[in-house]
Amino acid sequence: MQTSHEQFRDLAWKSGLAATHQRQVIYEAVMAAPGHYSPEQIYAAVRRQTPSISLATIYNNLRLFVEHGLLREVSPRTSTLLVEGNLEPHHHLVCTRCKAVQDIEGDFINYKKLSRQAPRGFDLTQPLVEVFGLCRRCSAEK
Amino acid sequence: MQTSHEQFRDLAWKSGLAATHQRQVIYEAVMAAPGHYSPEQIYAAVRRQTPSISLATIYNNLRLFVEHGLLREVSPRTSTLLVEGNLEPHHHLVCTRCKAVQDIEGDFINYKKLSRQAPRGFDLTQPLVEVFGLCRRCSAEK
DNA sequence: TTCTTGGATGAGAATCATTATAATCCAGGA
DNA sequence: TCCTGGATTATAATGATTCTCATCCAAGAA
Repeated sequence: MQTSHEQFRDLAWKSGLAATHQRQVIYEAVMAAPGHYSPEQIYAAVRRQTPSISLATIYNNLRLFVEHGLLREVSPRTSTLLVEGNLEPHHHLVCTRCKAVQDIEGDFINYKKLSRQAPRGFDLTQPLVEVFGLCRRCSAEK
Repeated sequence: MQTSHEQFRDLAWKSGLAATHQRQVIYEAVMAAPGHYSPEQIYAAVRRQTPSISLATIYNNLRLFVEHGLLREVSPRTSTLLVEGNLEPHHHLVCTRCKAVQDIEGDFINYKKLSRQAPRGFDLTQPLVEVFGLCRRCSAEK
């Protein structure tokens, strides 16, 4: 059985990333337990083992890990607030790379299955969804 | 037929909001054409008619309009980046009010219908979705 | 093993979006 | 028309994230 150090070195090598000590501990902090973590949370956890680490290093490497598919961004966020006047129920297609948002029509959600899976008390009246993918330009550039 | 001014005064009255000149022009700027608009874009458009308006007023009123259902927020955004190590395809349930994110299992997407609706060139390999609603706590507080 | 070098890191400044503050201002009821 | 509480303005403050640049180190070469 591989140690977690070896696992990371392996992944880093496959992604063409240098296996630095900082990257190791950041990666292990995220993988230690399932969950959604913010840069500040990871910073706090990692500093216990590596007090000299910089917050900028956390940000740099999280971005790198997400780009290389070692981690997933929980909720691809546009840089600014966006509002729309179209109140008709409709969905959005979001490019995970450039964050562009376009409307998408159509009924592709099985509401019965969805509400069966939702936790008790979660209000799904008018469930709107965002579908993630790569827009034409970004998928061409890749 | 109602003028757009009358339409807004009507909506404002129904929502219990004072119908100020600023609110009028902000609302009309968003409704002028279908699309997704940022506060800065709206600010730029509105300043042409009302040069003295403040950016803070744009932000205040967009938030107010969204809260009262006159406008919709395109993409409810968490305040900070969140990453996860779980790379298995799974979806997220997001509270539009407090922005809390939880995992949701299950296969409630009709991928065939979805890809039929997506524009040409949009890469939907591994389509992940976020479903919006109100978490138990927020739907109780409402 | 040591050497070399380009990429990685650390500290803090800078930037960007958004919110808070406090002094006017005005919509709408009396 | 007059009052009053909420709305607006200008600007400062905040919080998240990125940038800058001097220093450091991982990893291939010798």
